[in-house]
Amino acid sequence: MPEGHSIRYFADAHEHCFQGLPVEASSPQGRFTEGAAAINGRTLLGTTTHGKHLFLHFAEVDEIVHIHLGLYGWFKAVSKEYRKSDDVDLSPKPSTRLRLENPYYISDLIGPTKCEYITTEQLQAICSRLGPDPLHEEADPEPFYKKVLSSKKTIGQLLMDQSVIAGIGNVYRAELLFLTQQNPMTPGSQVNEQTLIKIWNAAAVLMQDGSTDGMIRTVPRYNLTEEEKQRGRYTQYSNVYKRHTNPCRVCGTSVSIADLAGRKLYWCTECQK
DNA sequence: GAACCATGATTAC
DNA sequence: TAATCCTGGTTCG
Repeated sequence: MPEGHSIRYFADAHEHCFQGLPVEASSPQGRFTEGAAAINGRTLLGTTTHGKHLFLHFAEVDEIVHIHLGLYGWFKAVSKEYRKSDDVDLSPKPSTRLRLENPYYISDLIGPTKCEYITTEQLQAICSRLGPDPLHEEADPEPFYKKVLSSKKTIGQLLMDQSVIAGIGNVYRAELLFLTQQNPMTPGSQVNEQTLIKIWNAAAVLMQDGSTDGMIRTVPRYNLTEEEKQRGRYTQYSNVYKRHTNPCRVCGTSVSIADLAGRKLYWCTECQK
């Protein structure tokens, strides 16, 4: 269930856990055996990300591990030190595509759409197909503005198009459009440029926060209901995503839901005219 | 235990 | 637009 923020979060976690030490790599599931063998015993130099794509770079080899989590891919990481006392079974699940391990940590990759060993040329090819990533501090949003303003597709569709802007998924789409009071059904060419700038800037801030927390947070605390304020701080809240039929947090109108190009779209018809 | 669903994306028709 | 891939949690009977 990952959007761009999760990818950056996992990238950071892998640098924290594995950078600088040789890693033991295996593919318990048997579907990434060759790639795992190629990096086994190598040292993680670092990670890079673009949108929802994660790249692991290892010493002494030119090839790169490319991971895309898809709809339900995920990493499960554990600290062996932390687990030592509680007799936890650390053996991998049969569905583990890639296990990385050193004396201190284990990371298991489960259910990714892609986990492959690629050349730098292939990496370039992947990135060149993607739009700018709001999580890259040096990113130039201009291509994003241009593509939206020259398209007759709806802004709701365009935000999900990775070649237009990279890293946005169904949750951030809904939340960004709500926070900028933008109607999802407006054609790109008719969106106000100031609104586009707001969308980009909000994406940069929210996804940065999300990559730190490991979860999407888009609702200011004062907009939570009293009941929600009582819940733990690690509960996820949204303004409109999956809140259809609930009252809008701002105006009280019932949040709408619709199907847009095969994905569920949530929005407030009053706040997003 | 089956059926369904999900923060994704590609491929084929 | 539909079928397909990947997994696991929840819901249904």
